[in-house]
Amino acid sequence: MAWYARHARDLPWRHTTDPYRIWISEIMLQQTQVKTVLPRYLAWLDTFPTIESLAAASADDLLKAWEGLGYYRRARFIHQAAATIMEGFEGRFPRDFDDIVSLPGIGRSTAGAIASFCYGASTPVLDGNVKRVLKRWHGQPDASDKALWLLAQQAINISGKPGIWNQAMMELGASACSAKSPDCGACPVNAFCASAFQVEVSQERRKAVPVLDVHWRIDLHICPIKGIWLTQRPDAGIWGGLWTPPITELDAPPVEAPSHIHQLTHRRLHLYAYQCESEPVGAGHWVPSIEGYALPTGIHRLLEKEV
DNA sequence: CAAGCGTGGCG
DNA sequence: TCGCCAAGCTT
Repeated sequence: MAWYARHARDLPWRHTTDPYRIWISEIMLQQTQVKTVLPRYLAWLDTFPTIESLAAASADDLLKAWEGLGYYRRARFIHQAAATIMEGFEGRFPRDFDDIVSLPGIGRSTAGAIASFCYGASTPVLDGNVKRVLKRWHGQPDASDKALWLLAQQAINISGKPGIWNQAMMELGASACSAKSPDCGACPVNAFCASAFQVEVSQERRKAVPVLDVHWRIDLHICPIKGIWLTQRPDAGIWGGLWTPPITELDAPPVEAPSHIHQLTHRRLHLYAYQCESEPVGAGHWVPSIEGYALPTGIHRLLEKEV
């Protein structure tokens, strides 16, 4: 914790204990790098300064503010949680861990962060950083999540300052105890660490995600008068809730080359743009401009090429 | 418990 | 160019 006091990065969400602001930062930071979140965080708070403003907005408004951040279900969970807070908690973010963790999109680790940062509760955080630090520190590269939660809880219990401890562990994992190039010489706990200065500090070897190729036809109905025809993706699945031109999954890759290839964690999307002359059919509507609609990055890139 | 879910950066 | 990785959660 003394090391953290000297080495903590100056991040906007470290200047507040307002649970709303901590909540938004924690959701944005799920599986997302600090660098990516930084330019988006204050902009979000500018657009939605309060929980009440979230509840008053539409899910589409939130998705637009989330555009480009990925894992779009997070934005819809925030919207649902805001409604729950307004209806079930009189508009005030809950203090009790069990209430916090019951909110959509908030799991045990995120709830632990909020409860400890905002209320000083003795609740551990167990994100990717903390897991890596604990595994190396205790020399247990194959420790189960259950074991790691126990270690994290024990440390919190004796830390005396749960919020600071959690922040310090995350900061350690993000700096000296980074995944790729740990710097044991710069680590404040190397004297106690089972892995310190080992020839090869344990590297987490996570299971490679198989990337499947999929082929999507993208029907571009573009009219100088009416604009472009957009449809909303179903809530479940890739780009859930976002707006796109009509998409049809192709059984086999067409002969021609894709207009654009967009890479996701588990899929490689081959996008084939078709300029359509016919009237669009099915659900959707003409919009004069895509401005104001939340479109996935892959569609933005495709449109930049094709329009 | 494993699968599904985005995007950008980096080596 | 490509694989890996980053403040996880829900089902």
